[in-house]
Amino acid sequence: MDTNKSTQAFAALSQATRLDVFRLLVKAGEDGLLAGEIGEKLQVKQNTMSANLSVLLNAGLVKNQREGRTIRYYADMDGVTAMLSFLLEDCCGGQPQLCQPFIQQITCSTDNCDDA
Amino acid sequence: MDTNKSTQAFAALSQATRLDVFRLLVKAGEDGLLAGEIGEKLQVKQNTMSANLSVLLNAGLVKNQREGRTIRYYADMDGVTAMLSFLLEDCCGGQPQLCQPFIQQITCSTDNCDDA
DNA sequence: CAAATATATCAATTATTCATGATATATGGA
DNA sequence: TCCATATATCATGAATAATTGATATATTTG
Repeated sequence: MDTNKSTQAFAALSQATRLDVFRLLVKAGEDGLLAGEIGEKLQVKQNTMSANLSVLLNAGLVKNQREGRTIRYYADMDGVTAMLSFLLEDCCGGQPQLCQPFIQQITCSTDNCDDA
Repeated sequence: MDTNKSTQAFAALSQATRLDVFRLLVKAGEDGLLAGEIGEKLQVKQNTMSANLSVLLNAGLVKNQREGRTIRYYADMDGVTAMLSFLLEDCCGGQPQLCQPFIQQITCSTDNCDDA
């Protein structure tokens, strides 16, 4: 991961529709969502959604897989990891306790997760 | 945190200079850096840097504090936490094991951090 | 192969963002 | 108060990105 790739990922999340898409895919988890389903849920025109999905794809934040006539999209957690590792590089280095509360909160934002 | 505030934060990190600034401030930790120091390190013109720092400030990703004639900037980890909590909301909900490797890697990107 | 469905690409317009020269504001010191 | 230093704001031109109608491609079905 370098600066260019990282800014590309942040740029992909810097637009409301794309952020909404990504969050939907995070919630969808392994099941993912069909391109059409996403467009329908978010009420976005077909070609606009296609362009936005393409931006997320190029940024490495989502993956996709063709299923017959449809295409299923998934959040790509490896991409997110790479982006955030770069962003927070050496955060722990100097003063680990500074990052601790941050890590605690981020690791699980819902209550139904016991093992994180 | 809502979609607007969150996209604003991602947009702030979607430009090379600002991403560099934020990463510097993450590394600087509690010591922070003076506005002038940042501009010098990154070889960016004074007014350009000022505008960029302002974007990061408005996005809630950095804090600052006047020290006489100079102004010291710090990474605001609470802002990052809010942004990422929103992004990854309900990630753990469905399939915790999906997020586990992600969390592991992100919690510490250097080796000299034993307690995270 | 023709029609239907799902998604992607193209072209053009509009809107946003960036960097910068010039200038303004704030603070400290003589 | 006057000057120097540090940072912020303003105005503008150049580059980028977003949306959309029209159209193209890919897949399935008849």
